[in-house]
Order: sequence, then C-alpha cells, then structure tokens
Amino acid sequence: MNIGEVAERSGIPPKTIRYYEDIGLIRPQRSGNGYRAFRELDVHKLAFLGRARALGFSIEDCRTLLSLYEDESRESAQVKAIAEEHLTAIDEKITQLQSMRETLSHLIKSCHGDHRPDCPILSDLAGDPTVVRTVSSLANKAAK
Amino acid sequence: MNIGEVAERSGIPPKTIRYYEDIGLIRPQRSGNGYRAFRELDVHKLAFLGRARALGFSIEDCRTLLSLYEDESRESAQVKAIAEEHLTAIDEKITQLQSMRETLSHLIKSCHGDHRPDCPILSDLAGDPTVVRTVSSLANKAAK
DNA sequence: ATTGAGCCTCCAGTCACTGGAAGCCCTATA
DNA sequence: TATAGGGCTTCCAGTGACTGGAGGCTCAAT
Repeated sequence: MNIGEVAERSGIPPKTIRYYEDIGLIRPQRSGNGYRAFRELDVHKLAFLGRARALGFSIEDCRTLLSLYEDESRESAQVKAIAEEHLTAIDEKITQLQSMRETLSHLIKSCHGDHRPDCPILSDLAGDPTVVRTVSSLANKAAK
Repeated sequence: MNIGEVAERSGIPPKTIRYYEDIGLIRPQRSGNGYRAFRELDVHKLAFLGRARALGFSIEDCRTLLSLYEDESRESAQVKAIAEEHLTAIDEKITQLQSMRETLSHLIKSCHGDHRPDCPILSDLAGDPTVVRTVSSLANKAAK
C-alpha cells in the first residue's frame, strides 16, 4: 500500500504520516522503488493515533499509549493514569477559557459598537478600573 | 527605566518584552550604554498587552487593538467586532474541549485501572466498536 | 580591582504539523 | 517511443508566542 491510500484509509494526511515516521511512531517498510510500503498494521496504528490525537493526547502520550497497546503485559492502571492526567489538563483549559469567555462577553455587552470612539473594551484593557473590571484579576491568575 | 523594573511593573517578563520590541509592538528608546530606556507610555502599553493576552487575543489582534487604542478617530464597532470574533473562537474551543472531556471521562469510568491488561480505553482507541464508541465520531469531526 | 547582578544580542528549541521546491517513478495516451 | 500527469521522495522553512542558554558588555558596591 502506498502512502496515498493509507492516508485515505486512516484519515491521516500523507505529510503527517511521514512526520510520524520521522519521529518514530510508525516504521513502514520500503519497496524497491523507495516508496513506503504500508501493511494493515500500519494503517491500524495510524487510525489509533488519529483517535488518540482527536482526544487531545500529546504526541508523547500517543507514543506511550501505542507502546502500552502493544505490550501484552501492561496494566490497565497505567493507561488510566495517563487518561486521568489528560482529563485534568483538559478541565484546566476549559476553566481558563470559560473565565476568559465570561470577562469578554461582559465587555462586549458593555460596548455600544457604533461609530463613536468610546469603548469600554479598550478602557478595560488600558487598565481603567472605572469600568467592568474583571480582566486584571484574570491577568494576575495567568501570571501565576 | 530599565527592562527589569518594567518587567516587574507590567508583569511581562524581560524576554517577552524584548520579543515584543522585535515584532514591533513597542518601541522603547535607548540609553547611551545600549540599554533599553522605557517611559511610562511603554509600561502602560505592556500592561495593555498583558491584559489582552490574558483574554486570549492573538498577538496580531493585540497589535490591532493597540493601534485602535491609540487612534482617536476609531469607531468602537471595530473593537467590538474583533472581540466578538474572538469570543466565537473561544466558544468553539470550549465546545471542542467539552466533547473531548465527555468521551474521555466515559472511557476512564469504564476502565478498571488495575494490574490486568484489559483496557476499554485502548480498545476504543484501537477502533474496537464493541466498547463505549464515541471517539471515532469525534475523530471524524476533527478531520473536517 | 574585583565581584556579581543586570543588561545586551543571537541562536536554538518548543509543539505538531504544513507548505513548497526540486526531482524521481509509474502509468497511460498519442 | 516520447511525453504528460500524478504520485512519490527528500529537505528546508515557517507557524505562534515565547523561552532557554551562551557569550559578552555595563554598572554599582565592596
């Protein structure tokens, strides 16, 4: 199987497949003409990677998950630990984004959005404490 | 004012301040010894940038926001439009993360997390449809 | 005079790809 | 048989927003 067909079947673009080989996630064989020769196993691995990436796992997590998948003496606790750590990271990101969202939507609501220059969004960014006043506390959090 | 004091007062690390000068966000003057010589204006701008970044605006958005801030003939609608577009992007990210979170937490719940190798998380990543079956739909979405 | 902190520039690395250039290989058609 | 094209190859560079480190200059205090 050539890279094009594998890309089609796994949903991973050719460029990315080559990249994954570069960093050692897959090791396709080679044909006499220098083309990569993929087996079913490779397609399977790539699909695995695609799903893991879609869940937001880092490449290094994917590497570990793949090696656990291939390790018949693994303990499911190892996998679960990685997943739980990742879930925690996702929760933190969500919390941070929701905090931004909160502040931003308040600011947007308070802005007329017309032809006049007066703008509470800019005033707040400029540090004017007479307006909505929620961003600087956010900035403090981000700095920590 | 030297860079250290400015970093302290604005909350932006020295490295980042130099970077912001590199990309033209600020233009501090120079002393005879080659040190950057910051004025109050610069500190103010850096604090502005810090707050905008804390709200998740991209550097290019920050550049535009800063120029609007300095433009007395701006229209608040221009600022509001940028903020609204950013809010939409944040909402999309939150939605995507929540979808990951959903799937991941289901998988985690279904995994015993003990010394045995059986693991629904890995089964799902491997594409086994007999298990929880939520990731592949997620992968499809991400591919689009 | 020396020490140490603070400042300078420049280069490289992060993460996970993605785009593009230059060139080889394979198949089909004229 | 010549050629056109599409697919494959490698290698290099760029993305965003910094961050770390090396090597070296300046300044204030001892």
